[in-house]
Amino acid sequence: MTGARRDGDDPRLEAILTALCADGGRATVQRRIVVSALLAGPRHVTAEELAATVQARHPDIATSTIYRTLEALDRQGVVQHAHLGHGPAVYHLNDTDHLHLVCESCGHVIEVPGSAYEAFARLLAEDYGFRVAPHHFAVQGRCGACAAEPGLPQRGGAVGA
Amino acid sequence: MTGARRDGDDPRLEAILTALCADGGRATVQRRIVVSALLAGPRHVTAEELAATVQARHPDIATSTIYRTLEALDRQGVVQHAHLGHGPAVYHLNDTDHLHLVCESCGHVIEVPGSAYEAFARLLAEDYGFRVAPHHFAVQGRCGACAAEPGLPQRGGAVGA
DNA sequence: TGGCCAACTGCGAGCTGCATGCGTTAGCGT
DNA sequence: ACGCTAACGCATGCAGCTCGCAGTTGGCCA
Repeated sequence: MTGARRDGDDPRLEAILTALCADGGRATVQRRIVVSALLAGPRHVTAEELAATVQARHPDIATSTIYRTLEALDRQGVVQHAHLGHGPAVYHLNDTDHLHLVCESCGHVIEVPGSAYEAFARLLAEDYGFRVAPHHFAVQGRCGACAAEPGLPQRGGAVGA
Repeated sequence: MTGARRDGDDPRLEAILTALCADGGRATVQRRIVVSALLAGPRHVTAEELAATVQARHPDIATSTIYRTLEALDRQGVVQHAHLGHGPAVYHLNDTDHLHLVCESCGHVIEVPGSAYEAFARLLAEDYGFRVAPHHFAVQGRCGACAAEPGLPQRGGAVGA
């Protein structure tokens, strides 16, 4: 897997480290490792998953360092985190404008391009003066597969349709 | 103010207790007190706030009872809970179809009628087969007052895209 | 090239928010 | 009134972070 690759392969790594340094921050070896794992891993990871990935090869990196690095990355706008339902927060790179559809039933996360909610965001801005923050915009519901199952019925004032 | 009122004032109380009993549940004095506090209190409360309200007058009611009562109410569809951002979950009566706009800056929660996102929900259903669950539908962003402040700028894509 | 200083790290304790097991209490149908 | 059992109170436990502290280290400036 990534074992044979050097960390410096991904050009995004240097860009991110530069962004971290831009505000008086420092590019430490630990941060380099954490960011590399973030770039190499799946699209959405929890802090715990990232910690497990990092610590598998670098057991000397503390979990709190992972959290603090993610916090720093979040502050710089490099990554975003969202609280999808009940579990821990998930982090992902802030490279595309999209929102998350989270299936309550199977936990699957569908990414939807930002254009999908453009009209909705505009409506909220015009009628309520509310500016939607796309990061953090997680919509709960049921994906197509789970909605088809006869499991649990839809509750509450289901949105027309 | 509520001190002089009897708990039985609100007709909704009996309806909710009946709903609780409908499924083999029981209408205990504790549940009566918890539901009364829920009806008398503000629109959105955390479990902790509700526990504080209840225990102010009934210190012998355990916190776990509050949680279990809220869970039972949630199961019956009487209340809904949503995770608005980082804090604890908030509970509210399931009486109107609405979604929550949560201001990241000041924490204010704006309620928006369900009709506002009907078109958006339909789009998600048609294009992605995703059925939005209105409860849990919390949109993060900045309210009009906070958006006007020169605080933090809106962030966008940062990584090399 | 060396020194300085603050940012950062690791460790670990602690905190919040909630879940759960257990023995006891008390609704509620009969 | 009786008995079944849901619900209660208490205590404890767990996940997911957060924070304080002492030691380390990166990056800047002379």
